[in-house]
Amino acid sequence: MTDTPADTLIVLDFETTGLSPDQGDRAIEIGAVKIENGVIGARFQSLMNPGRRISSFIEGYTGISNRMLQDAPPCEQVMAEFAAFIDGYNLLAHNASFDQKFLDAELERVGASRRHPFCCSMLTARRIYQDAPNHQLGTLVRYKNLPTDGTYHRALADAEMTAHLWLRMLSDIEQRYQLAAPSFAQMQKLAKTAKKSVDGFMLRQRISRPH
DNA sequence: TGCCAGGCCCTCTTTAGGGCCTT
Repeated sequence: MTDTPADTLIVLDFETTGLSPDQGDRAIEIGAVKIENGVIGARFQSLMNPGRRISSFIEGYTGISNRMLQDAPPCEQVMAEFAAFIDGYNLLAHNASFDQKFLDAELERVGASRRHPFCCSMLTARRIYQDAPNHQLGTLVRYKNLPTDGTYHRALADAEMTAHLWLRMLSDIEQRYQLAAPSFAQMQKLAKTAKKSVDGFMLRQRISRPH
């Protein structure tokens, strides 16, 4: 599954009650967009009721209120639908370790497990955009002048911005290194390459690439 | 009462510390 083009995958983003499912935190919103051959297509978005009240900090941070969650379907129902949406696709998120642990925790609650490999747009951006002021999603959107409606910290909006960031990084890699259509596996390796070794790594990818 | 994550990555490192990034 990993040896596929990096321009076909699903970008996802969770809003949650806090930072750690190991501390009892739950998902409250999932947003995702499907990228097929470099084109953003199908979208998935849903609030989900975690079965408890969320803090005023999270209400302020996300704009998602306890009132909004009262009428939302339960996490279990949403995650079952989302599992079907992502089936068969590689996954991408900004700071993927965060979304990965919530995805795994919520899927486990519905008796499902994740087989899909993840890539991280934040780790990739740290390699490709070493001169950026920082590597927060919002900063990178402004840094690269990417499309946005000004909504931040909502799942679908963040997933869409991450999708645009990913496509821009693929485009910039193509221009900078003359490496067209890198694979998902190559991008995973890039994300783990030491910053100072990125240029050499990308050159080797170009030379060793099968034609 | 007081505490509250964790993986990644850099450096004045590796027998460690601290900033970044996500909610």
